[in-house]
Amino acid sequence: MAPKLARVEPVAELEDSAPVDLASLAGIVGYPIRRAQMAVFEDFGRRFAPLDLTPAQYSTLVAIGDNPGRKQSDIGGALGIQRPNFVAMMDELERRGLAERTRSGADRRAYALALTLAGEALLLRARAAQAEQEAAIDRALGSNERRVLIGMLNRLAKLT
Amino acid sequence: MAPKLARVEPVAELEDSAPVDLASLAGIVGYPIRRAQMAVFEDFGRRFAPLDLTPAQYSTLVAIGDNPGRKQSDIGGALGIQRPNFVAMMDELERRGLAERTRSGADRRAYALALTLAGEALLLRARAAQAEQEAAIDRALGSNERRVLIGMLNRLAKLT
DNA sequence: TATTGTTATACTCTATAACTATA
DNA sequence: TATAGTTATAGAGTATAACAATA
Repeated sequence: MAPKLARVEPVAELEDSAPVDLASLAGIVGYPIRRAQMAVFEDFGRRFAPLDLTPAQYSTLVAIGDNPGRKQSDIGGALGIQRPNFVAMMDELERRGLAERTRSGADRRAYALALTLAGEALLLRARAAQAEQEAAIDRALGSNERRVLIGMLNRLAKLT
Repeated sequence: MAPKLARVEPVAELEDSAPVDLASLAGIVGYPIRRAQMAVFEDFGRRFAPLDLTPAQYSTLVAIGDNPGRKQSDIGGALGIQRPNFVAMMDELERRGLAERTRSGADRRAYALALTLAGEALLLRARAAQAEQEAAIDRALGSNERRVLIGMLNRLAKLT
């Protein structure tokens, strides 16, 4: 397919309401994946506002909840968060009484991470809010399509 | 499905190499869409390094090239870029001689945007680099699956 | 009074270098 | 010498308020 060539001369008169043509962006993966990610995160923000949790905080709570006792660098590394940035993340979760660091017996440099009871309780409510977002996506795409999408995205995440 | 409950007691001894279990994140849309978007943008960064174009700059050049003569607020608005931030974007593209602002005759507040000849030339090379990324995604997902993915992402972007 | 482009600014995310304490 | 956590910091990206010129 030949690339669409732009006209060199600006069009002098265009109706104000004429929509901007983004068709050549909508046809590649990179553009809609960015817009879709932003839309999903904005929807997340609205649903999680009562819980005061960002997507990164939610994923951290889930990772600790499913992997209690693991050290900071394991959890942060699995989530793709740089170690220095994950320190502030844990500081905040600990300040809010949702997670705690305890010195590892085996390696006294490391912290073993775990959720507090309050963290477990909040995570239960958060998982319910997350399930509602998935249900909304089900309604937008269809349940089977949502699962297909997740499979594609997980494969795409390994593009590197 | 009952939510997976985390064990309260940290596990004392774990092999160093045991992978962190992120299964409950991989099963929802919000997490893999973020990881996939980052992977696609990292791949973009490598492919576009010789052209010195970010994804936002590329999408701006495409939008101007396909819609010459439109004003800043139309192009920036269609791309979801805040007006103050789009000023710096245009400053840089103009500084590099890729695009230009000319005062609109109809409305002397507005600038009509257009690519320069150098901008057209760079955009041709950029579209070729973009086509290579799509081909790489084709190889990772399959050509038909890539089109299905794009359709789902465009629908998801309207979730708001 | 509203709109276009602009400036200034702030806040979040992310990335890197260098330190400390342990191993 | 290497690793876990930390501090400080810098750079993107994104958001809002307020201004001048024009409608």
